[in-house]
Amino acid sequence: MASTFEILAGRLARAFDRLAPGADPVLRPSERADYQANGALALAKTLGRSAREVAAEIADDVDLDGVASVEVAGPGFLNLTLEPAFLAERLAALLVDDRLGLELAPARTVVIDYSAPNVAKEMHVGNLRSTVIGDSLARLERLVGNRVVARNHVGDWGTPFGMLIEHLLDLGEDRAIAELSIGDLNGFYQGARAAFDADEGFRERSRARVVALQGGDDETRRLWRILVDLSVAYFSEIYAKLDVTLTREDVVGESSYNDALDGVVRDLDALGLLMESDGAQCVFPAGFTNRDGEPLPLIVRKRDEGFGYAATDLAAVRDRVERLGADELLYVVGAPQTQHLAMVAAVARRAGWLPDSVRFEHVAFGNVLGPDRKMLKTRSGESVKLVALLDEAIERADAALVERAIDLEVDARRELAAQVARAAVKYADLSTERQRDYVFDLDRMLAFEGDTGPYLQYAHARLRSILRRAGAVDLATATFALEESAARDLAIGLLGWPDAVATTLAGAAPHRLCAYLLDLAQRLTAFYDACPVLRAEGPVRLERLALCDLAARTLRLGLGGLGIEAPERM
RNA sequence: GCCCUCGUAGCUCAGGGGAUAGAGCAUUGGCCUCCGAAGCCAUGUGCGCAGGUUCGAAUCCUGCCGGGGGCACCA
Repeated sequence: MASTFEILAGRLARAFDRLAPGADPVLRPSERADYQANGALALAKTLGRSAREVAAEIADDVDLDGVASVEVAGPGFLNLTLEPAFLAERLAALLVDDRLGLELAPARTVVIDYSAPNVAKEMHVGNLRSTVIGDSLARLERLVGNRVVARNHVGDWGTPFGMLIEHLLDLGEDRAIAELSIGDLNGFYQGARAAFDADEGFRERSRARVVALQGGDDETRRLWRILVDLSVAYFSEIYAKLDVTLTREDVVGESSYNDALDGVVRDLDALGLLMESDGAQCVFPAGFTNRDGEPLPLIVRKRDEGFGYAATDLAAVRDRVERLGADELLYVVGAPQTQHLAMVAAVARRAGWLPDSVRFEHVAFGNVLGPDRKMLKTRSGESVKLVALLDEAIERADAALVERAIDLEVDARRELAAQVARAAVKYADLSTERQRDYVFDLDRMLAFEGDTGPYLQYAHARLRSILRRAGAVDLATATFALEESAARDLAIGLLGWPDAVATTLAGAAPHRLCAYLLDLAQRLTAFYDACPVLRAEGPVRLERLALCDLAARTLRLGLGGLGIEAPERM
């Protein structure tokens, strides 16, 4: 089913085409009507005619019978108002559509690189955004029918592992395992770091251990595997706590590409792209310069013959395109990596590993700030543990539920508190334009009013409550007269769902979906403020119940796309 | 020094070249014998500055100012 927007755009495009082939109708949602088309103004200029005249001609010519009425307004806008019969028909179709008008796209393979915590390091707020944004995009891509391959590119390789393995040995395997198993990754890492900083002998052993690790020494690899496995198990606990869809199968860490790194260097060399510079093997993609204005290298092999992370990233691109058959590569990675990823993409394109037909997008995001507007840290200056943050959110949500005297058993209340806390934290992260920094403020995000996750959950739960009270009703027989403006406004909002998803995915911008859902919730509360549902009778009652049902399902599906649960009651 | 990014109401933020720039919070004032008031309605001297492109600029371009980030072997 084409969306309402698409239907209008299609009809208008044909009329514009007849006047000037290829002219854009510039269709937009409107404050003054349901939609407005602004294309006549631009067209008038190129045709050398008055805009109102052009608009009038299009209004006259366009075939919108049974869809919308059109009128010329202002200097040459076309205001479109959907016909009641059309609205009624669309809503009736949505009633029997689980996807609420969302079309299944021809399936594309979308590889989404997100979360990517470091082995033997605590997950902190810095990992939060990548995880939450990436998971939302993954859910939305699945929702529109794409094949999603999630890649959790964990940091499981590199020089720190010499130090970490030596520390594991110093502690004794059993004790190290015990420490890591209870999730004290920070303690373990800091212990290793302290030994490394204080003890020259330890440093020597660490360096030797890195060599052994890279050389494939069996015992060293076994010890390394312990660190990786325990960390991944811990990450899984956090993902469960966050209700994130990442699984162990999605963990494809840096080390996974080790065997492909030689090939990356060899093939770049064979393509004539590789240059030696200061002893390092580099590619110099066009358009990148350093602070002296000289060409900037992407270092694939370091002077010490170790591989740089550029080599790993290039190997990953090849794997994702060639083996996984990716049509899109999304990297949900912080903004500081912008230049690096741009260089990786440029080199991959040059090398022919990344065809123009494959979309490569850096889904960059800003920092999480503390109340002082600086990077969020604990009082002692350390990064904040994600788990501590979540636990506090859960406690506060639970306290709020207790205060509201929710009639629930303790276990059910605790589970609800967790759902509300997740909604609060995720929504706060997703609802601002992702490139911006945002201030982490539990009080604001947990407020059950205004622009928050819990408020949207509440809007849904309230609808469910009404529908429960209504009992068994055959909604499919509902008809939509939409006599009250509040009901009509809600209907228009419901029809915007497919477009909200489309614009969200086009920009990898979950905040657009957040804005849509908040707008819908506001239409909703205005609606049942003006239109009593259960006290109405006959067809009007049925119509209103059907609108409630559609709104509830849209909220549930939309929140689901954000990775937020929609409890039945709260 | 170069590059990227952000700068919108008291605060937190939307704004896909179009009409009178919008929400939420906060403020003030109205609404509950009525489906969940976690709500509704009302309430405002705001686009960092200066140019430019355009019929039309918060949006595109240039230059400044301010915050953040990046600019060769840590990943």
